Amino acid sequence: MVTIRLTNSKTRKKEDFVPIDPENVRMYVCGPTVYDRAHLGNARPVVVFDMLFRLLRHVYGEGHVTYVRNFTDVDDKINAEALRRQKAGAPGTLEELIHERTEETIAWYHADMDALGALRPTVEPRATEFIAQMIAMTEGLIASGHAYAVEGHVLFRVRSYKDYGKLSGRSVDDMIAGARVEVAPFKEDPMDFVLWKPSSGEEPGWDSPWGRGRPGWHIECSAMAQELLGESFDIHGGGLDLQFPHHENEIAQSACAHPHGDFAHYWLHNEMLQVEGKKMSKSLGNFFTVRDLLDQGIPGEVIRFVLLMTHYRSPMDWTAEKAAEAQKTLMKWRKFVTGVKPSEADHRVIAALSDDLNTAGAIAVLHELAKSGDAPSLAASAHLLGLLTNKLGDWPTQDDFSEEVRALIKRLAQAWANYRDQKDWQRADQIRDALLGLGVRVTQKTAQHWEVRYENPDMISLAEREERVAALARLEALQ
RNA sequence: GGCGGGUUGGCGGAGAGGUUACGCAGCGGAUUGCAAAUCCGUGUAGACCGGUUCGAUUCCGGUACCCGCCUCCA
Repeated sequence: MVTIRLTNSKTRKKEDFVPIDPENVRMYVCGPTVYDRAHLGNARPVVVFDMLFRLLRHVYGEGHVTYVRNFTDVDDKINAEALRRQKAGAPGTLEELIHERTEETIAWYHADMDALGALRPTVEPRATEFIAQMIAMTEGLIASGHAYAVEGHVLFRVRSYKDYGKLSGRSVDDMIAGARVEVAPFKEDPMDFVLWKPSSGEEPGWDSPWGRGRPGWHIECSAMAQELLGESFDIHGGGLDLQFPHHENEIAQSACAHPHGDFAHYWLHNEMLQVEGKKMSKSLGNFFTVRDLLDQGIPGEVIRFVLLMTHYRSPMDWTAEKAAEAQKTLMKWRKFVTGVKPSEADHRVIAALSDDLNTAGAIAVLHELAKSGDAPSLAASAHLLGLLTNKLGDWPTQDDFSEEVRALIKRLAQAWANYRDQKDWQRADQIRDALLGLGVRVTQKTAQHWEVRYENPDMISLAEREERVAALARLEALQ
């Protein structure tokens, strides 16, 4: 069996991956807070850990991997949006509007991540479905002296856990020195963090021993991981920005609540994404969602490919140039594997992926397979990366055109062939270029036989396409 | 201020203590009415300084620059 090696943030070393139970390899990844569309930065961990999920399934068998990714559906931004809608006159109670908002955001998330070729995790728990477990865990922490209730809040006593800061490499004293936050007066220690907090009338809340309130963010993941994967499991993943404080707090809570478990054995963190060299932010104006890109006509597979071009532990930059390069490569490969029956994934691809998810290295092997003409292995290897699959079929094809437009294209292609036969290069080229603008390439195979190919050279949007079809019709009228 | 990551050829981007990464672009050629597509060939590197070594882009130390986290943004 292939040995997977992973860089464990806990030890800062690349280690052989040894599962607790090869029959059931268990992984938890922090999912989104469902208050709005996922942006491109959200997509990176999704694709990275989808890649790991696929590799684990390949090595241990499809039925032997449990992948949990949560939805955080308790959040101030969700409440704010629901409240805004209510004030704008939307019908229903605030709770119903909150539910509506999370439902719609989860549906968007699924649609967008499906478009990137990410497999759905085995379980996608919602925080609101595990409130009872969070309360129970919080009660346990109070009972064991690791937490305390004050003024409707429950706080975790950071000083009660000696290994606090180990994952992120910080000491509690350093953290206090650098703290820039105002400290709530009821905290015993500035570093203590919230396990439970009170809810006001218009906020969602659940009854608890400490009054009506809602859970803190960190306890959500601890409770759900424990409930669904057990006190000890194999892998915990997430973005590097979550390493502190979120993951640090998760470890502290879980270790104290379940002293016999050891929580996650391997911690994996993906580096952050940038856009054209800058951090993506609304103020810089370089902020966009996955849906924005899809709407621009960039196939989800292209986005996936770009995300896989860079190793997950390196910062990566999204640029239009990269997207164009990825698109070109995928178009070439797709043409090459059309109608080919996939064979086996190349061992070098598996070796690269097993070496701490070296997706860039795996892609290099894909290039070599394409160059050497091994289409069946290219197809199978690409499938392992979640590429060149039938599911990722959001590429333009002739089916995207209506019956009339297809007929129009056919007539123009015939006209092009005729002009060529007459050696009327000017008129032939005019038609050829107009068709090309629509992603349709006419090629001369022999003097008598010509063929039409549908491609997407510029990743044109639907609106643009309409305009170009109209231009074609005008061109035909001129013939 | 504290902690962490990065710096490879025009661009993207890996591995490896000594042998061609790979891709894109470029250049030359084949093909073509011209292009496109395709095919063949090809140049260009390792931020800086020092150390270890027969030999370092690869290991160690330092410097510079960039980035992230420390604020419930993945």
